[in-house]
Amino acid sequence: MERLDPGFFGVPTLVLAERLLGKVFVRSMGPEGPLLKGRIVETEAYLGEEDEASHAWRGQTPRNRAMFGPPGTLYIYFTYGCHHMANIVSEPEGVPGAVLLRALEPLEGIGQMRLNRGTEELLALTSGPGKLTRALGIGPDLYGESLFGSRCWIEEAPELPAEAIGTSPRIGISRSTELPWRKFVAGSPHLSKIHAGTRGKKASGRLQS
DNA sequence: GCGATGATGAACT
DNA sequence: GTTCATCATCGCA
Repeated sequence: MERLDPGFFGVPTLVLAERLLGKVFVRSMGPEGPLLKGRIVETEAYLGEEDEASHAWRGQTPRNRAMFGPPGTLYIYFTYGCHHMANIVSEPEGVPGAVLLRALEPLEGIGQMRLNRGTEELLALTSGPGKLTRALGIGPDLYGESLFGSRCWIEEAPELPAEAIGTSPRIGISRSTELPWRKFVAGSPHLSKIHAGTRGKKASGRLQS
């Protein structure tokens, strides 16, 4: 599979949020380490202006400076005392904007992801923004990391048909909650908001009896 | 099965 | 001191 180039990312944030769906996020744990891959099934757009939920809403700060950087870099931040979030910077350099990765479908390196997460449940490995960063070993050291280097990148995948893409308000925010800027692959069992319905059948084999 | 709540750290006012 | 773009666990049904 071919890696996506900078031109793919330097577009309006809402466009990028949709274009990323179906693409494959790849995390390399080093020359000797495993390759961790996941298909992007859920994203959220965070713009600079006119978006009170965005970290860049009030202008640039030391924390959010990556959102103003070149498209195709990672904006990582720590929140709620225990979770890292992974965002992909969009827009031309100098214009703030980023797409939050909310959920992946594990494809490769699943054994390592289970170790990182401390659970066997496949549907719980990367079905949430805090979960996927732990599963892929994404931390502060990747702040500002380019997606065109050797530690992480995104691989091309066939474009999704428009009818496969769902839209809804964003999750877990308290401002600008009416904006429908969450995008997801409709019907995927790996989405983050499956708190309704069969939330994993507690499989017969629980880890560590 | 379900909703409520505590954990826990850093940026920002 | 307050606010979080969250998760896992606890208590109750």
